[in-house]
Amino acid sequence: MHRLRSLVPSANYLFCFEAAARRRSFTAAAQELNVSQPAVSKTIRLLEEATGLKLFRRDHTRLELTAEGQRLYKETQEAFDHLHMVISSLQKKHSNDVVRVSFSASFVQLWLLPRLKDFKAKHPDVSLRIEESSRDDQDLVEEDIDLSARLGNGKWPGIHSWRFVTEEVMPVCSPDYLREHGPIHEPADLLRHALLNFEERHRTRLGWREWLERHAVPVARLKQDFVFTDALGSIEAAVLGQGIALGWKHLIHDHVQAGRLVLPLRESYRSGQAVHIIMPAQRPPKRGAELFRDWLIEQDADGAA
Amino acid sequence: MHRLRSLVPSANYLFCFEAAARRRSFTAAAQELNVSQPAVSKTIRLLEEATGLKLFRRDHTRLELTAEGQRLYKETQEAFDHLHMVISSLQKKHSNDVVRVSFSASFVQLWLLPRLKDFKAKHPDVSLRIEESSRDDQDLVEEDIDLSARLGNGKWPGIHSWRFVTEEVMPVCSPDYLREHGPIHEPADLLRHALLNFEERHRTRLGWREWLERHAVPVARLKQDFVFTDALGSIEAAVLGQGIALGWKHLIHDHVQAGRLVLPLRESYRSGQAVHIIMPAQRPPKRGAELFRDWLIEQDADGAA
DNA sequence: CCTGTGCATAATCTGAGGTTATGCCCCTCA
DNA sequence: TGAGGGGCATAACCTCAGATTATGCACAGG
Repeated sequence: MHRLRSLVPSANYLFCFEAAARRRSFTAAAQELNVSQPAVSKTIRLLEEATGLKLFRRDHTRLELTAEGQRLYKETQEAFDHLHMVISSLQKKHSNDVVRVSFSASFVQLWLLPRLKDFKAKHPDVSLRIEESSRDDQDLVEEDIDLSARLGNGKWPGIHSWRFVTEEVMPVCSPDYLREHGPIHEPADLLRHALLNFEERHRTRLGWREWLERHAVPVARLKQDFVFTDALGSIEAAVLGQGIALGWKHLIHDHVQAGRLVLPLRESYRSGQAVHIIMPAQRPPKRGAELFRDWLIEQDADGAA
Repeated sequence: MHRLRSLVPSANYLFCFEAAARRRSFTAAAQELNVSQPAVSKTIRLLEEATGLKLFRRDHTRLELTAEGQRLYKETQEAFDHLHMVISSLQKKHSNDVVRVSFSASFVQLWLLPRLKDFKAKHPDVSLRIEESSRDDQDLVEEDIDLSARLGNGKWPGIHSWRFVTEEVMPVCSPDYLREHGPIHEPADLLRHALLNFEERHRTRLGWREWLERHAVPVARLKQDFVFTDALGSIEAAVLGQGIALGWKHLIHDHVQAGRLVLPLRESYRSGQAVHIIMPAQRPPKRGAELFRDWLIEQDADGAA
């Protein structure tokens, strides 16, 4: 127990004292503190008894600080101002620390950017540094990443994870393409179309061959009209009417909603995996990162589909 | 309300935090604060929630301060240390300002207390420590007494003195006693009455024998019905109708005014001495002592009689 | 004189902060 | 490996420090 407590049994007495001293009125202090005047009267009396110091001179129409009261008021105010400054600056530092987040380019462009305005509105103090990455095996601590997304079962050592969206993949194309080259009745029909694919250097994603085989379409030789280096490329090419791409449910959501892309078939493929929000377990999360994580989860990407 | 309160709803949270941070253990802090461990756990959690800062890292066998926690601990400790120092120094100064006065019990009870309210009203900032003493030969410096009263000629080495009231002594009794046992016509009649006397161990005061001899009443054998240990006792017995006491003019003044005591004879005895206010000459007087001395003189005890 | 203001006091109330019981996770030791 | 101990977290419940309401007193001002 700090020795101050032996002199001031409740530090809250000092809150009350500071208000009364500043306002030079127990009644005004009571209003400010949202308590009754007798509560202030009693608290000040308790403080005076505890310290043995007479802090106020009470005249019936005037309240004045004694010399001791003035000294204590000045010092209390300075101590409180200082503590307020310290906590505020710690908070500011904490919340204004740049939150480093890392996602695939497709996620950033197709999902996050269209929604980021909402996050900024809700948390104007949080700064995000958004990095695009083409890898899933990042060491979050080593690369100083506060938050990322990863496809999988959510069980990774040294990682905290939160399920974000189920992996569901389906063919997509532009309405114009479908009008010109359709209709498409079954998955096997896709073999007669320009299929847009992508291959990433550091990451394997479900491609046309696997998708077709999972829909009982035997693939002897697959003609690859275009091969892009990421999902973003193939999806944007689809939007431009250059063929049919494989689209991840959450990534194509906005294009479909806007009518820029349509689903030529009902069929889709669910891998049983999900995209998870991940954060490093080895250190306390930045406040901003927590806020961003919570906001991501709130978006309910599964429910939105 | 100070803005700190918006960040820390109860300043007592900081008492708890400081102890936990210093001890690096909620359990040890709880013991120190005389509360239970869950109380500390909850309080720290409340503080963390209120500030939005994670102050401790909890491992199951270790408790560590975060960087924020360390900063806040350091600043809180300094603020508390400073406030403790301020209050302590104010207290020390205050105790230096306490005026220590020493009077006989009869003077305190019969003269000072009925009038003290007036002094407090005029000098609310002056604190008196009133001691009752049965000696006239106190060493003011050694006994740390700022002001006292002494019967004599006012000439004592190392002492500043101010004449307070002439010594004048007269018989007093209650109105009932006089009605029942009176009338008394001359001093010699007193020998037929119950005379109340007192003897103090360390101080000689004029008694019945001397009073009677100074009024030409030969005293062969003096019957002492009651002997008290101070003037207060004999005067209060007179008020209760148990006999006739010798009363000092200033001490009986209020009883006579109130009709609780009467003067059965016109005769009184003036010793030529006076009660003096005395203060030590060896050190400068406290302001409060001067104010009290001035107030005592203002009462004009001689004029009031 | 009357009315309004503001601090003090007493009786009573209540919710912030405490308790008790328990759980979980670690570590140590036999 | 299992038992026991230590320490923080949580939930249900408790209680008294600090709050309220009602009233009194002393002033100031009209």
